Amino acid sequence: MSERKIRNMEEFASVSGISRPTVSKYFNDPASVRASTRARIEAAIEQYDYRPNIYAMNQNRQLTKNIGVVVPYLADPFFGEIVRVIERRCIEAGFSPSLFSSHGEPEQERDILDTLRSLKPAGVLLAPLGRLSNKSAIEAFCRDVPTVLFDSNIEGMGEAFVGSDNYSFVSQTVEYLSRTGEPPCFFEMKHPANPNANKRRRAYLDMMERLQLEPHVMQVDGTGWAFEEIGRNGAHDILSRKALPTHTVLCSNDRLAIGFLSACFEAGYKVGRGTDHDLRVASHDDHPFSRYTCPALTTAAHNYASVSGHAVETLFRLIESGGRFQTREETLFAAHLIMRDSA
Amino acid sequence: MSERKIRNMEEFASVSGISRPTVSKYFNDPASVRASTRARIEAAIEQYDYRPNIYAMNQNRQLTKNIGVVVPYLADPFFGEIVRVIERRCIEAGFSPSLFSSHGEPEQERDILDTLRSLKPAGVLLAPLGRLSNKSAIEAFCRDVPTVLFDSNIEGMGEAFVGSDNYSFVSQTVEYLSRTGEPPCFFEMKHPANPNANKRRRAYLDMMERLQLEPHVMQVDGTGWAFEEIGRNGAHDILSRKALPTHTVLCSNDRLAIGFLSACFEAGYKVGRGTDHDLRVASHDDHPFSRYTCPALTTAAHNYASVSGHAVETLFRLIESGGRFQTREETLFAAHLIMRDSA
DNA sequence: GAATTTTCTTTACGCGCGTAAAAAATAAAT
DNA sequence: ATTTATTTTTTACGCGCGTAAAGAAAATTC
Repeated sequence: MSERKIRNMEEFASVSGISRPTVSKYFNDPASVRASTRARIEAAIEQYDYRPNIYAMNQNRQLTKNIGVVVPYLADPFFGEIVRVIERRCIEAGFSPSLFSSHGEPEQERDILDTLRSLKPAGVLLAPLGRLSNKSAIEAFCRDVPTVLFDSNIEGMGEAFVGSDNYSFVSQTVEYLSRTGEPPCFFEMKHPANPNANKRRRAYLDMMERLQLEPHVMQVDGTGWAFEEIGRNGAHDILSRKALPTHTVLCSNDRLAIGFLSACFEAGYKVGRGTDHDLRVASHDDHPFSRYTCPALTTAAHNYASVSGHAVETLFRLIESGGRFQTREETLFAAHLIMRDSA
Repeated sequence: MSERKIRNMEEFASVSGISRPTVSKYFNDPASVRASTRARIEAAIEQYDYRPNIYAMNQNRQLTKNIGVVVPYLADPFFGEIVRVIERRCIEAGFSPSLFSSHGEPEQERDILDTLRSLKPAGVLLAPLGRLSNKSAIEAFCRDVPTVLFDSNIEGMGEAFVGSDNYSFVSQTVEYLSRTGEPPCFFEMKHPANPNANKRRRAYLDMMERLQLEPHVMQVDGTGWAFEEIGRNGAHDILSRKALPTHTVLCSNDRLAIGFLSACFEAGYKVGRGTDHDLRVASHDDHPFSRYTCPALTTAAHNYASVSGHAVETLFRLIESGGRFQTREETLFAAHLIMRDSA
């Protein structure tokens, strides 16, 4: 396949028999050259395995083909899955995605935005930490770089937000639980990092009121992103104090529920919906691990594919529109109930 | 903090009162300029918020300050955790880590190596897919780029390997299980993607022979990285056929065990070490979720901190040594047993 | 086959920074 | 205060590619 080593575009142009400006044009958009020219260039690429120097390509260019993808916590498989879909679609569209995780730390998130700025990306898909995010840093960043928020909304920031409709999650789980048995109490962190948590609590209260049922919100201590641990500790505390107001528990998210179920098991509570069970537990997110809990978790699922797909498409439109939308777009996808054994 | 916008290093040099070559020297190594000069530059950075153009910095440089980090599957929180530690240490050492996930696909892995090559990284930390990896592509890559393998070893590739000692995992779990009850059978995938799996099976057979016990290896079908699903399906199959040769099961890794435990629960088998339990299950890895299984999983833990720490340090030494070691280094860290409730 | 449109070639400049060499300035040592 | 060692400045070139402009070549239209 190779003959001699090509050092730069000049050399490549000469061996491929095409002028350098045309070759340059090709690499910026293969469709911008005539089909016969494209074929000759691609044959030469195949033969000499040449790739333009990405640093030289980008240094004299205002807008690169890079796309930044930022998630709050990569050790959460939920984001692992989303990232996979996003990465693939970016590559298919001819962009180079760069992946970053804030690892739950606001300073990290800030540093990432700084790094991202110097990468001069064409656009950024940002899932912010939420409550702990440095709002002004994000706001300043969004002014400079075309940004689409996803997963967690921060009012007014970025040109668009794509996520799931928290009300849709909670209304379905509350409706289902109330219809099939005792209405649920709501289990959550006292100071949730993620703004979705607040929306879910409000949706719970709203739904209970609408159904003319008495709401019970249980808030457990704990900060950070070790939700399972927080859920487990909180559940142990509540169970040992026999402080559970109902025998049906709706957790704010699956990771809390995973901890909750673990505590139930350890404390000897049988979870499930038969008469021989002590309590029912349901949750939201359809976390990749939620079907392996014991019992398998009944939960409301994100429309993963739609959220990640639409986030990417929105960013592409944004880039094509020159980085600005007339009005900020907000797209929320509905959840769907996944019936398993826990409730 | 800001006054006027600095466009390039020339301007920055003039406003900071230092010549451009000295400023350039500073950015390549702050310690290489006199303390008083450094202070003046840093004051100016603070004041004008200037950052050199990374593309211009790197285009005319053989060796950048980039470090590539490649993991096989990012939706596995195990790698999420490792990545976090690695990223932080790279940044502390003044490098810019770029994160990539093969998402379980060999073509992805290959593409990542291509991308990485054009990033001209100072070094790469690569956790290969394993059996499915394109060996020749990795070999060619390692010839061009200083590379340290971690997690999965591929014989002879890269300048070093840092990982865990699979024998240490298995010897401890087998010893413990045999000492405290019925000796274990071994539960694994028939065609594991990861080479560690083969080492663990051999270690199991070896240990059983050494203890003069009869080994039983159960291999379940399934390909890909959905280990929990594979473990669950395999367990359901074995349990329904009552084909379990012993009442003590040692899973090759925690993700299989998570699926196994899920199946046990669903099939009504009580897992644990009391007399009122049906079987014991143990495993290897100390996956972040393994303490939230029901019951919590007894497992042999990686020395996460040592593996990721030593991998990074080895890469730094490799970079300082000019990208080559006289002989390929292999460092294996011992596991330690984590006693929980499942065995 | 001539006129028109599209595509390519030639020429040339600039991007922001690395880096080399020689001269100048500063600090440290005697 | 002088010598010596270290650091900085000045000057200058090059990296690999983007890109603009004008003319040449090729494809398309009539």
